Amino acid sequence: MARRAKRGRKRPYHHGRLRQALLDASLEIIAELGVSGLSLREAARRAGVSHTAPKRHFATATDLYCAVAEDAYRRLRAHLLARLAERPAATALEAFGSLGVAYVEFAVTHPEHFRAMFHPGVGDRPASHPLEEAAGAAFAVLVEAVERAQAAGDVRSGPSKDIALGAWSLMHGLAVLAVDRQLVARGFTSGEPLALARQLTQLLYLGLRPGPS
Amino acid sequence: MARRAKRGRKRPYHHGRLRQALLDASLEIIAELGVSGLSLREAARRAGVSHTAPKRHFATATDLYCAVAEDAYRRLRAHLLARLAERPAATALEAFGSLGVAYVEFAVTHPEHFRAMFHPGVGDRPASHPLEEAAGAAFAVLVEAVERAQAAGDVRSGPSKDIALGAWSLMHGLAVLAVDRQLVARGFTSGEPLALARQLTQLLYLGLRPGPS
DNA sequence: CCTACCGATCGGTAGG
DNA sequence: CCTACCGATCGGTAGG
Repeated sequence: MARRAKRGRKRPYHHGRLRQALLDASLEIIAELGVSGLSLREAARRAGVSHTAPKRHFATATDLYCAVAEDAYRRLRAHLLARLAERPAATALEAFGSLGVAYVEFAVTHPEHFRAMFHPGVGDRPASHPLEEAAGAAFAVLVEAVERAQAAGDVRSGPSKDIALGAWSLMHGLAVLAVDRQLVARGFTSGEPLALARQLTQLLYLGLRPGPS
Repeated sequence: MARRAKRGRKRPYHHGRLRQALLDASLEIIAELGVSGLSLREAARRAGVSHTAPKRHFATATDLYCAVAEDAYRRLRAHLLARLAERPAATALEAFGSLGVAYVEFAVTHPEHFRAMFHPGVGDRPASHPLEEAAGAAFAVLVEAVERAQAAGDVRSGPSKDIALGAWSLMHGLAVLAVDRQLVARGFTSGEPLALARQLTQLLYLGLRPGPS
């Protein structure tokens, strides 16, 4: 305010643009240093603003990475829906299976988003928190796919949420192990998580199919 | 050295005892603050020594939590073997399934150990690292159980490591989701991870059983 | 949204 | 294994 003459200079992050710039910077940080390297100051630094500037958008560092995680859940949901829409002619069972592969695909192609979503402490917000709502919306995509597969007679009956949890656990486990490099450490040098995901889809098909057992 | 008169006072962590005291302190820290709260100084503080004392045992904070993780892998392996030995009369298939439940059981009863093992960056050591050897030994327990189940005709043939990975992914996914409170966040308030683990064992049994498909 | 400040914590070194 | 130090980083506040 003191020197209004400076008013004409370029201000890269006017208005609401800083928020997005901070989210972008956060992903960059997570990719380079991991979630533990994320701080308000570092994000501000990369966004080219002073370290107090983020305060108006994110009161604490936790708020920042919750926002990153929330955005990640929205992207995950969009990715899953896009994969479903890609092959609309597929059977309900194939659609269900493709969701699992798409989940792993998202994790390995966007490890920063994936790490943000499942960093310890992030999944501990009240249910009303936007982050939890975004997470719930993503999970709902899976539950609905299970119900369609059940309606088509491809998957055994029973609580759709419980069955969805089985599929989620399987693909989440694989995704986590892949992103944390546990797969290569255990000698899965073929290391193609997507191929493994497709393989595990068969386990789901057999394990969840209807009929006597 | 200056005041030898002090030599008679109690020195709680002589010789090799400091190392164990630091490991104990680390678990305490992880339980309270998470892995991100782990530092050489905080561990030293809780062990009652100066902040330079840990240096002789652990050069860096990474070395410290790698040691915690290595110890955790040994405990996990011992836990799995103990559960196997508990019911030696069980079929090879039941033994295999009980491993999955035991894995989740370990995770939820020792979340600090579990978090240490799978903290991002921990699973990134060279194969020669003791941590990786301990991790490999734990995974081997599962692979061997798969092979026994295959030999008994309870599980379909094929690379035992790939099949073990399926079981691992499934139970690891459930364990991670439980420990990170994702289960309760998704409305699994029944929230009994062990019951869910037993349920998912059925998915494994069906998905991995031999025969035409 | 910025420039000073502050107190706290961390890893690291010197020297004993 | 300890007591001083150090430089760096972080979150936070004052004041504009």
